[in-house]
Parts: sequence; structure tokens; C-alpha cells
Amino acid sequence: MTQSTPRARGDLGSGAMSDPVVLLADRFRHALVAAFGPEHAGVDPAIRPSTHADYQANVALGLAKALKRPPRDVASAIVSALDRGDAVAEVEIAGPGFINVTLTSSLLSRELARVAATEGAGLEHAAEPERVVIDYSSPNVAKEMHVGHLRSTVIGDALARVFEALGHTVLRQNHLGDWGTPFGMLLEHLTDGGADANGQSIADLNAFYQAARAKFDADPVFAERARQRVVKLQAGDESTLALWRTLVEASRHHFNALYRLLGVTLTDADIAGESLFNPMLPEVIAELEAKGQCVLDDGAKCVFVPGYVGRDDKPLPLIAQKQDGGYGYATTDLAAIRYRLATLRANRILYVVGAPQTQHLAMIRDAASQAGWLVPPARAEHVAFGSVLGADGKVLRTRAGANVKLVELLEEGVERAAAIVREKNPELTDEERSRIARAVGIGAIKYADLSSDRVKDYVFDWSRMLAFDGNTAPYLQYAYARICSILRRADESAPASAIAVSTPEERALALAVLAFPTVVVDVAASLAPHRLCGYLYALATTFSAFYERCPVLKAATPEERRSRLALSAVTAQVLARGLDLLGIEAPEKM
RNA sequence: GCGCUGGUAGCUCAGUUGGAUAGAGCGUUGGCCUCCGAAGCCAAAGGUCGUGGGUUCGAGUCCCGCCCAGCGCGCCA
Repeated sequence: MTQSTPRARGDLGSGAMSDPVVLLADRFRHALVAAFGPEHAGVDPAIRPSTHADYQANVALGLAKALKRPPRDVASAIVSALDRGDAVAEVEIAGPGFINVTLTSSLLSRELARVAATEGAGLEHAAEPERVVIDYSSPNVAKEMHVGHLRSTVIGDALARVFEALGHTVLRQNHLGDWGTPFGMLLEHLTDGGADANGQSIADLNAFYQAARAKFDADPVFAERARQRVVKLQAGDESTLALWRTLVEASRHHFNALYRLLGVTLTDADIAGESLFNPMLPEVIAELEAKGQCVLDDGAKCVFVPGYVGRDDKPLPLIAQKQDGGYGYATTDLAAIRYRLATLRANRILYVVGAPQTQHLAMIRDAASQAGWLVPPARAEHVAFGSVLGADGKVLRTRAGANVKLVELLEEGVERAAAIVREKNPELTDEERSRIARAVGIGAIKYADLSSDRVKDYVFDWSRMLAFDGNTAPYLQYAYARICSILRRADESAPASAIAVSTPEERALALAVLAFPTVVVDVAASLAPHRLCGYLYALATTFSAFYERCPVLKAATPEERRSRLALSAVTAQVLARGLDLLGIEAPEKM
């Protein structure tokens, strides 16, 4: 829906205190004011990682034009005004006006100690916590979950974890498809004795759904009964509701089992399905009418928002009430956004919904603004994502053309992981192996989903996601397990204050570790979990380089050994915390 | 027709919101285990960033046109 407005790097406020970028940005902002006056207080110093130093400030180049001075002059004025304190070891002006900054080792040690001391690996709570509604997963009652639900569930859960880690109040909303016309045929089929739905597995209900559907399509008498049953359901007929509840109950068991297997934080308390909003629909329409937002068009009550036209070049409506008096999904979505703002008091609403619904959700957002429900600074954003594709480049399906069941997909992942773990590490007990296989198999699937830009489609490929090379969950888990192995053998533990950064590999690793909080804040602002993946992968490869060149247990001196042990430990802490934010487990052995 | 989203190495993908020489993994080629987990590491080769203009000190990144692909566009959700 709205594009998020990410804050400039280095201007992240709290939540990133241990990252030197924050400290540097602060020092540079003061220098800008000192050098050029208070009107430059809001300028972003543009602190970036550098290949020529620890960081570089790019602000002089942009400022040169406004000040009508040569960039290098501007740079040197900034450098003169810069308070280096005990943080900055070296500053140099390079090229057209880049300011290269090298930090002192003592600063790195101090900040690493701070990271190690915090439970969240350096994460701090936002200065102004928000109430964030996240609408995700949203499976349909009486249908088995399939790959189509994977991305919403995995991405939404990762975002929920990230926002909570930053101290925001997260209101998970599982918008179940638990109401509407399809329930007419389902309930009618149930009264026909089509299935014993009481507490039975959803697999039965899946077949049950298809049977009901077939009967509905083939038998006009049945179809009419189904329509009547919808009317009874809408009217609150008690025996009909009882049947409906059995379907919902059985489905919930299925969803919960799957969420447990997948390691997703959703619970029954997060269920806010279509049925919740059903009673609100008449009053929503009444309010829209009272506000003059609703007009009769072609027999339907419609809300028109500017900027949307249909194929015929005529304005495109949101249909609040159909010709026949029934309600469609637009009505439910309007009721839901109103509820989330007025009742849940959300500041921010995230719709983790597929990209094809972009226009629809934009219209819902605009209609909510138009109705006076959605008022800044509250905002609604569409966290759109692409499709999961098969090897043929088309939406992933079984060979028979059916939807791929999510349970089967996850179980296959675990089985494949178990086979790999068995081969690579035969010494594990059965119990260890099965626990690790679960972490690796599920982790691989989730990570594959999270690690590329969510708006793009991605190709589902077992061998790639389960590979131990490249940007995969197993590679990160391996890096973590390897560090744990070192720490187990060490027979001593060293505090982060023992870290003395000396070699280039140690320095690179220290800087990488310290960037963690900034990355997490950035993920929350940009709603882009793949940036956390990219960061963790870079962290793991940086550790590997350190591991190759810098002996830990066999370090030259006891001081160096303790320093490297502590640096390894804090790296492990960040890796595990980062994976946890993605909803992925990090076993200590694999 | 209109709109949205994509197009970066043979393949799969990054690219920090306009900065210095566009980076990874796979695959290919060549190295590294008497040494903390080789499930790893190092190196080489591989690019008109779909295309043509524009903006400026500087464009994969911003603007316009075009090409290709996917998706959406009135009572399904």
C-alpha cells in the first residue's frame, strides 16, 4: 500500500546504540552544525561501510553544491570540526570528498561488551513503541493449508518477531477464511452425512470439501439447499452454527499442528477470522452511508475512491454490499481495517498478502482514509510477496496439478535434512538427529522464503535450499554449530571486555557484529527480512575468514585466546538471535 | 487499453535508499586438512546492469520513451 519511508542510515535513533554508525552519525551531525550553522542540523551524514576504512562519510559531496564550495573544502571543514574523542583513530579525506574513518580498538571492545551484555545481542527498544497489527497466514477453514500459505505465514511471523524485539506491541491477526457462501455447501453436505467431521483430521475434510463442491456443481437441488443454509448461517440458526463450529474446530487443530511443526508463533488468541467481522458489516455500511461515502450503482452499494479505473475506463468501486444484499470480501476488509484502528488502536497495519492483491488493498486503505478511520500517523502497508514457483517457472503444483500440501512439503524437508545429517554426522543419537533434522529442514524452507526480495517470485529448489554453501539456513546453522564446538572445547569463558581487536579479520568481524542492531531496525522500517538474511550470511562468512586465519584455542598467548573466545561467543550470540528473529532454530551441534 | 511488479555473470540471487574498481553461491578451472567441525577456506575465469534518451561532479539506483515476462482491472476471495 503506502511505500514505507525508511529513515536514513545513521539516523536510526535508539534501538541501535551499540553500532558505531550511530555514534559516528551523531558526531558528524554536531560537526556539520559547528562548521556550517544550525540550519544543517537535519542533514544525514551518510555514514557507510567502506572498503577504504571502517566507514566513510559521504555527506560532503552532497553538501558542496548547497554551500557553493568545493567538496574537499567542505570535507576538511567537517573534519576540523569533528570531535574524535576516544572513538575515532584516523580520519582522512579521499577522492572527490569522501571522509574515511577508522575507529579505535578500544571503542570496538567497549561496544562489543555492550552487545554481549544485552539479552537481545545489542537490540534496544524503540523510543516510541507502536501498536503494530500484522495480518498474516490466513488459511481457509475446511481446507488443508498448501504452499500458497507458506510465504504469508513465514514472512509475517518473522516481521512479528522483529517488531517485538524492538519493543513494539505486535497484534497478530490471523484472518481465517471461516465464513461466507462456501459454508452453505459444506454444512449441507455435513447434514447429508458426507463425513464425520467431529474432531477428525483435516485430510478427511479436504476430501469432504471436494465432495461438497462436486455435489454443488452437479446437483441444482443441493445447490439451492446450500444457498438456504447460508441464509440460516447468516441468521444465526443455532443448529447450523453448531455444525459450523465443528468444521472450524477441526480446522484449528490442523492449523495449530502445522504452526508447531513450522515453528510459527500464532496461537488461537490471534485468530480474527471473517466470522469475527460478520456482525459488524451492517454498521460499517451504515456508517459509510451516513458519511456519504456509499453510493448505489448498478444495484450495489459502492464506495468510490479516486484514482482507480476499470477496463472500461469507468471508476472502479469497492462493493460494500452486493445487488442481492450479500457481502463480499471488500466489506469484510473494510470492517477489519476499521476494527484494527478503532478497537485495536493500531498505529501501523501490515498486510502480509500476495502481490496480486495490491490494487484491492490500496483501495481498502484509501477508502479507510476517506472514511476518516485511517488518520496519520497511523498507516496501512501492503507487505506484498511473489509466488513460489516450480522448476518449470510456473506456480508450484503437484504433477497432477493440485496444490502442494504444506504438511507434506515440510515433512519432506525434514526427511531430506535427516538423510543429510545422517551422512555428514553419523555419531549423533537418533534423538539428536531428529531434532537437528527438524531445525535444518524447516529452517531451510523458511530461509529460502525469507532470503530473497519478497516482492519477487522464487523457484522452490530442495538442493539449493539444503546446500551447506551459499546463502542458506544450513550454512548459517553450521557456522553457529562450529562456534559452539570451539566454545565447548575451550574449558574457560571470557567476557567480551577481554576482546582486543588487532588483526584485520578480527576487526572485520567486530564491525560486522556491531552492525546487527542497525540491520534489525532497518528491517522493521523497510519490511524487508531478506536484509537480515544477507547480513547474517555476511557475518557467517566474515567469521569463517576469521576462523581460518586466527586460531582461537591455539592462540599465541592466553590474552589472545581469551579475546578470540569472547569474540567468537558474541558472534554466536548474534547469529542465534538473528536466526531466531527469522523464526529459525540454531542447534549447537549438527 | 489502463495499472502494478519484475528484467544484474551460463544458472540462482544480492547491491545499505545517488558514491570510489557492480558483489555472492552454484557450475567451470586451480590451490588448502600431521592444525579449533573440509558441512569449510583461498584464487582465477565469467558483466554493453533489457533497451534508447535525460537529470548531475557522479546513475544498476532518480525521470521519460520503448521491448520482454508475470499479475491485476464491477458484485469469487
